[in-house]
Amino acid sequence: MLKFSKKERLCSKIVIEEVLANKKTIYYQPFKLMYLIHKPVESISTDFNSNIEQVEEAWAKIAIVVPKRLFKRAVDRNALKRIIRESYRLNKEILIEHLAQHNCHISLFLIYTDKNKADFQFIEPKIKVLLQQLIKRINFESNQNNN
RNA sequence: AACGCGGAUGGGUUUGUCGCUGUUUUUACGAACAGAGGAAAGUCCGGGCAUCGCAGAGUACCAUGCUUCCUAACGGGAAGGCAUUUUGACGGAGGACAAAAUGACAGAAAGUGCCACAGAAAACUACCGCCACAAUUCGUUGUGGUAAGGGUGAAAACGGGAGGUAAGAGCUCACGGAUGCAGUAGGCAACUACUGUAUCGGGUAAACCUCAUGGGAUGAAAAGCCAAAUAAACCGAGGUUCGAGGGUGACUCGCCCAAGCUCGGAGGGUAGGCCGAUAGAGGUAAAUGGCGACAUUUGCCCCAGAUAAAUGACAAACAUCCACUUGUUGGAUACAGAACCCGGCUUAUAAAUUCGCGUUACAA
Repeated sequence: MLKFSKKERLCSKIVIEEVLANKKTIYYQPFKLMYLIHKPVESISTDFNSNIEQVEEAWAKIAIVVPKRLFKRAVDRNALKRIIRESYRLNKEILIEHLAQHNCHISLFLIYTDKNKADFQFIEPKIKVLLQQLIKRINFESNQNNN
């Protein structure tokens, strides 16, 4: 599944504020990744409507940000966002499989922090590494919760 | 021909794999079709649309400023007038003609202010000079007159000539120039030409100001609809007292109004969703009218609609240009991304094409 539909985007202002307030962050080269792991769904709630919503919910939701402060022109920002989104789309499968194993949802807030422009050949390997680091963190935190 | 400067046109094409947004279709998987710009930008003007207010008057504030026309409207555009500059051709020169570019292009004769440096003085001006008178130690000194001459400056009291005078001065005269007013002729008008008459007042209004004309505020995060949560905050009618306070988004005058109470109504509204919101002052072709901006008629076309915000990524081929080590070579392909919608303005823009100007070289 290499799709990337709207369900996988982080749109809600409230959730974004929660992610920013959570302050769990991974720094890696040109990126700053903030994330919030939602607790795994254990019991099926009695409310039928909310249950359906949770089933349809995507495992990972992401918001990609390129600050206006670093890139003044809208064309540059759009181009970078597209490249980053494409890299994420092609490599997110590992992450989603992992999340499905652990039965938890995650919200991601990815910020590009470099002043220089970059192309696909530069971005893609960085995203791969970043996702591997994220998976390690998820393992660590879920173990802590179990203990 | 090359280079430079300034304008106009222009804004690469195709295939494959994996995706994104919308519409249509399908039970579903999926499929088909469409998917950034000339500036989408700056947010500088003008509208549409919507809400609030609507009781007005005056002042203030802001904008505009040759004329006529175009337009939904404009501070935009078209045509014209005038001024300045440049170029060309005519001429001994004055001059006047043509073309192009530029112009916040109403008023400086209502008032106030300002005019660097230099200069005596930047607007009730006398430094040198010239002239008269007085004094004199005969070197000059003082008082007054004088804008013809010198010097300064971007600019020095209309120009140079004659008369005149103590010396001079539009003081007078002829010629010429400028400005106001009146008339005649042409033009819709700005204005132009001529005649008469009065005057000779330096510049600056992108200094205050004066005059004329126009201007309600807000802005899609507006407004409307549905509606978990939450709260009793809401609306309509009646009605008493007070005139404190509030509203009429600057001020003054003027005008209007509350709460408690009674009766009636069942809504209000956050997250979220829908709508606004994409068929329009729309494109395009032809004909007709007009110098033109543009208008009218007819035919054809439907051409993004996202919302933490789609329109992409990768691979390859071609096209155009540049470089050299000339080949299965290496580079380059601008400015820039819709956010309610239109009309403008301004700014950015590679290659290529094209127009104008300048420089250089060659030929005749």
